[in-house]
Amino acid sequence: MVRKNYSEEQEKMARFAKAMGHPARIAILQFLASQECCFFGDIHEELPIAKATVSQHLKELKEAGLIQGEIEAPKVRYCINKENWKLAQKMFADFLGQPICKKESCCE
Amino acid sequence: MVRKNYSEEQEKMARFAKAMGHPARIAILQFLASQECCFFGDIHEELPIAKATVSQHLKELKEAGLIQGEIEAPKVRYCINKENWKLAQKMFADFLGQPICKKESCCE
DNA sequence: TTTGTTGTTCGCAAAATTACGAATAAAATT
DNA sequence: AATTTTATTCGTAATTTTGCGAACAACAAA
Repeated sequence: MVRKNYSEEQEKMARFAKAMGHPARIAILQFLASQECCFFGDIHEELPIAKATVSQHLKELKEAGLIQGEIEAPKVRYCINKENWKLAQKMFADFLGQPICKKESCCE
Repeated sequence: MVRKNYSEEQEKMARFAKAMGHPARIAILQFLASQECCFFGDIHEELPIAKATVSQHLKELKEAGLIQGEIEAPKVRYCINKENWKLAQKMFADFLGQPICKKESCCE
């Protein structure tokens, strides 16, 4: 068994994907992408979960780099992190768009 | 707090993303996408983890619909599930490609 | 300064994930 | 029939995730 580590690329893909791996976080991203202004409360209103849980999901998305938040006391404004969003867009497009084996002998 | 459920679309996105949310599974998908033939042993060789763990990851990818396996005794051939792969491609492209708020007042 | 609003953090519990070696299953080979 | 090859399943442990209410922090408003 070849003890090969995962590449940075693979780790990064997985990081993005994991952050998107919960319906609440997909909903948050979708909402943020569609909103001009995006306070915590607005996001909480959209979701069927407690605010503590919303806060947790936001933290994960922030740590994955997909969103950013800034305090606008006493509120907090959340937004898509556009730079990383674009990066994710490219990475997923490249990953899922790579040519798949077309041989008849394989997997029909 | 509006007790709104997540949409089928959101659940499906999250399901795909979650399946891709581990570097081992990213590596598996990458390997499968690049190979004509893809037996369990070949995949195991590529990864720094025990076969039981590989088997588990393959099971998750299969259950998420991203891959398929068929027995070719005593081996098992694994392949990308092309139909769902395409679906994922479209869903991620649509999701990450959706227009993001461009207002100056928002998130600069 | 007291009160109210807004979110985060804490503490906890339940469930899911990740990982491994051992045991097992299934079929080909000897 | 016994053995070998190949991969899954079992049993277990450690860690992470998900979720909640309560407590807390930070600042605005009265």
